[in-house]
Amino acid sequence: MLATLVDEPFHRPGWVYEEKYDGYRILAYKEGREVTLLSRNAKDRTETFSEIARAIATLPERTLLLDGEAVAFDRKLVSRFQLLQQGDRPSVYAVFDCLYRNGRDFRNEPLPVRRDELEEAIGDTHHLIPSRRLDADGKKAYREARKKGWEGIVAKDASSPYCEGRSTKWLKVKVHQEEEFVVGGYTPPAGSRTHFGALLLGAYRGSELHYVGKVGTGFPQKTLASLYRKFQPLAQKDSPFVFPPREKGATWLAPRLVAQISFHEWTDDRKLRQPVFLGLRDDKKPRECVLPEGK
DNA sequence: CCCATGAGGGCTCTTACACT
DNA sequence: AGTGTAAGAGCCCTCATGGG
Repeated sequence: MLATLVDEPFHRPGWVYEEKYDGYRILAYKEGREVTLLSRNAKDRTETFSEIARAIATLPERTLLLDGEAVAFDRKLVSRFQLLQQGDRPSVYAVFDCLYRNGRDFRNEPLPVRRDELEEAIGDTHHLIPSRRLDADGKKAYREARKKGWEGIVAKDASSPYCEGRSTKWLKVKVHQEEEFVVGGYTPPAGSRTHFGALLLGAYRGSELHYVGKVGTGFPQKTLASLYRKFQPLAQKDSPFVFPPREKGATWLAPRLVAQISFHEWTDDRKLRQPVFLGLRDDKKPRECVLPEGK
């Protein structure tokens, strides 16, 4: 059962909200002592997540079919895909559904029944946790996810059975998006800030570079310095943007550098909301940074 | 080592003010 | 009257720092 992506957080009576984890979607089958972990495209991941497989093998259930996400947490208990790939942290199975247990099929039961089954089944071990339930108000749940830095939330119609494939009974809302943008200039630093204040970002529509907002956070001290060095040979007199923003003291740059930016959403007037600088990318050409459809 | 705090920065909304 | 500009408050995010 796969969730459908929606843009906006919402609240609906009769729905519940859970943390959305950044990891591998995994179905776990248990028959006696035999455990098999399968990915979404049905690849066998039992070896990849052997700690999880062993934890499930020790459960007393004769048969079990669980659905969840294999994850690795950072020190702040935020699940991160990169940590899972590095493999130097313990993997944890965040379980959010139970389809079979001891020979009984629960797929047509509503979510609360399946939830009870899974909580009884997985008990209390390091490698198996029930997925985190959030505030009963969907919008508060979303705010919590955003504050904690989680990937997003999954909203579920509690009355729905477990349906194979993409469903609108499960909806996911992501906390942030990531995109690459062209650096077209920078603003002067204020106070104790060194080198520059914010980067002026743009994206192409056809041959026109359109301004999409500024990013002024996400720079450690040495990144400020190294970016500033890269900027100097690109400085030019005229704005590269078709509609330059009014910025006092801005330095314009030839549109050669591409920055990877995390942001929450597009604003109504086509700017980035809460943009954060993640790094420069040299594997993407400025011309490949195009405005999304409708923006 | 973890956590709270302050500084710098972004966008939004509101308010005050200037200009046409 | 209507439009546009500027400044400040509010909320959120990141990084650096200092104390426990």
